[in-house]
Amino acid sequence: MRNRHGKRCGCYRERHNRWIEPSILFLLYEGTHHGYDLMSRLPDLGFVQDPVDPGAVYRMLRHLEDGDLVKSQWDTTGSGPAKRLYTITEAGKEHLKLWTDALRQRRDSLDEFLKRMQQLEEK
Amino acid sequence: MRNRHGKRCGCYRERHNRWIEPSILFLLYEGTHHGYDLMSRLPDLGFVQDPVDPGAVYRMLRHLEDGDLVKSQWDTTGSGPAKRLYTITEAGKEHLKLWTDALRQRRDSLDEFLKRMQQLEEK
DNA sequence: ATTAATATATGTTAGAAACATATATAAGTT
DNA sequence: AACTTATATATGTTTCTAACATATATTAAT
Repeated sequence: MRNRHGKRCGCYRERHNRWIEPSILFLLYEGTHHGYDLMSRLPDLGFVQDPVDPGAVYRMLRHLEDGDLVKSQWDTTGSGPAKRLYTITEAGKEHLKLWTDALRQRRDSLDEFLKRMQQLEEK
Repeated sequence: MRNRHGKRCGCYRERHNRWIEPSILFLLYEGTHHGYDLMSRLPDLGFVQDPVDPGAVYRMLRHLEDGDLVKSQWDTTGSGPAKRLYTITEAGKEHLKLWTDALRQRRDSLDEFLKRMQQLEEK
């Protein structure tokens, strides 16, 4: 949707706030993955628009590694080009826990908002 | 939290995506308000950090008016400086409905994520 | 007279998402 | 052998949103 000045509104285009960070941490909590692999798994997590922007994934992985929340090592075995295998660290697991708490709050306030909206509609 | 390069992470600092738009539309759906009044009611909606940034509120009101989702008129009656009274339009109501659907989806995917997280923790 | 509360508004910076493109290896196809 | 597609990682640029800062005017309270 655009307003009358032609400016994009974006309004009801659904988008989670910083979804990619908890999503990647979650997938790495489940097991070791490399970036390209994460890209294919992210849409399955419900959080994301398809197709996934590779730039977002690789940059987030770098960011997480800078913060010692994940670590990586090159994997030259197997077929295809070399992959960088990522593993979550202890700090990363704690961080995911913080994220989870935040997302729980987020869900609760959404719930509250939706309830109030429904009450209003019923009048 | 900052990473080792001193860059702000922001990571688990909870924040809703574009919360202010549906929140304001919701409050105006309930009844007519002016900006300063909305500012005081927003924290109550759970969506927001306190205190509210006036800039965000007044700019969003302008934006909504540009898109004909709300309309305003000056109110010089009553005490204090003149207020601009905002009313939601029919288009605004429809728009709020779209937002509500989006927020419902948002809540559902959060629910799904939290469930999967819990399952993983129980192992 | 001075300060605080009410009310609206704009400027500027920083952060995040979206969009675009670059590069390299390997596997499959004709 | 040449060409195309899939795998894999990476960076550059633009747009959008949030955060932070400041300006201005009116009225109420001390």
